[in-house]
Amino acid sequence: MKSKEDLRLRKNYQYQTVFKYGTSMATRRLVLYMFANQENVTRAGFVVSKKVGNAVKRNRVKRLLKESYRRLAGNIMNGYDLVFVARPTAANIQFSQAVEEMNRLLKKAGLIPVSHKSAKPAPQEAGEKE
RNA sequence: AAAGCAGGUCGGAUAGUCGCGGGGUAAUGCUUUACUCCGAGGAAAGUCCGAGCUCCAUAGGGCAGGGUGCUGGGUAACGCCCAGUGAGGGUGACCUCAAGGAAAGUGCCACAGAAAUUAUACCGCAAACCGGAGGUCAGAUGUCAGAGGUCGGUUUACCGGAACUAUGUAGGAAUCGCUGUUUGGAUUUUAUCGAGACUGAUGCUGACAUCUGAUCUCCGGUUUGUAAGGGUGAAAUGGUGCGGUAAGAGCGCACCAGCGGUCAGGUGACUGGCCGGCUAGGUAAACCCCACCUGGAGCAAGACCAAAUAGGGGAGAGAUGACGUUGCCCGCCGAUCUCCCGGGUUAGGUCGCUAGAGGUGUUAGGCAACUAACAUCCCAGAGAGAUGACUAUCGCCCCGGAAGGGGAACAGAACUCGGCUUACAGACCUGCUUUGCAU
Repeated sequence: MKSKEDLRLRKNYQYQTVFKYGTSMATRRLVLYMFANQENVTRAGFVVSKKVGNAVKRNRVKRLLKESYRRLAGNIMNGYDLVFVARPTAANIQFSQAVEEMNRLLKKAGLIPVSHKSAKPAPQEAGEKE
């Protein structure tokens, strides 16, 4: 579907727009850039710089971020372009840590409603605990 | 069994759930859905070589530049691989080598060292001469002391003498002291005397002084010979031994190394034998010489399509236009319009893009690298860039008594191959070596 394609930022100009005009906030391992895209969908992109490590480590961090985003995507409000940037401290992050940290970051940004939070992440948290 | 050498293989497994990229089939219909299949490595890495492929350039040849450098083979090609040769290392299995030419020329050889290439002589060694000092030996003379011989006195003792104690003295000693002539002749004495070839005892010891000579040592100097030896140095003008020499030296000889020639073996690098002359420093990852190879850029190469935009060329049409003309036709110019062509740009798309100098197996050839034939298999193809997450069980390692807990390297395809290099927890297999133990 078109909606699936639109979930990802694909082009360099899209990233440049978010970086240039968007607002940012950060946690210890992640940085989030967000930009209201005037559309009805929310798209995400992921950036892992060379400071994080070699190609293997960067690949792993990016995949973990993508998987985390996939878990959380249903709760996120529409209408934003998001760019998650991994900081060098994220080099050896675990998957459960990635999910938790991204969740905190999105709540901090106000993209996840507080009411929804208790409803949907519940199974994921249960899974993490197990 | 331990230590080691060489080569090779692997790089957790299985199941389930959710998710991602691609191919195929079907449906829907031009974008999705369903099913199914596939989906990182031995180095995918570094991008160091060599190729394919693409575009550009290019008649041929040469120069310059770059690369390679023992031999033979393999290969599409290579700076790679295999088999050898040589040199070096290791007890050994085995390992390492940028391994053409220094007798074409030029350059360099720091420091140290006497000296680093037209070397030459600092020390040393040796010869000759000169000067000085010292030792030893011998001789001569003198003095002194002792000892001894001899002679005399003499009972041994003892006393005394002598140019005594040596270029043969004392002593002994064959033998000789004659012949002729004259004076008349003979004998004896002189003679415990003289000469005497020859022989020959003791012939000594110590001290001192002077002189002479020889020799040795040391010091200094001059001249000459020498390259054996010499704190050095990466490297010292072949090495070792014997002879030789004043001392030495390929000065001579033997062996070794090196050089040249020749013969034999080998495709060849090279090896072995014989002969010869008798010495030639190192450095070519310094220039250089020789032999061979060599156009450039790279998949963001490059090809095609689409849309938009600025605008070039060509063709046609062409006003109530300008010029020629009094005017018209006509000629020429020409705003504008239509079509065509080539080119450029890009948050577009498609191709290039994965069936290949491919993998596996068998057979044949080859010591091997590798090659050939046959059979069989299809094994990633993205584009902010898929190959992931979670759970369970088993296997491995560590901690722990157990329960249990923790850990698992180096590392991610980007046009494709052949190599090289570098990184890598651990596990396994094969062959071999050395040492120890047992039989």
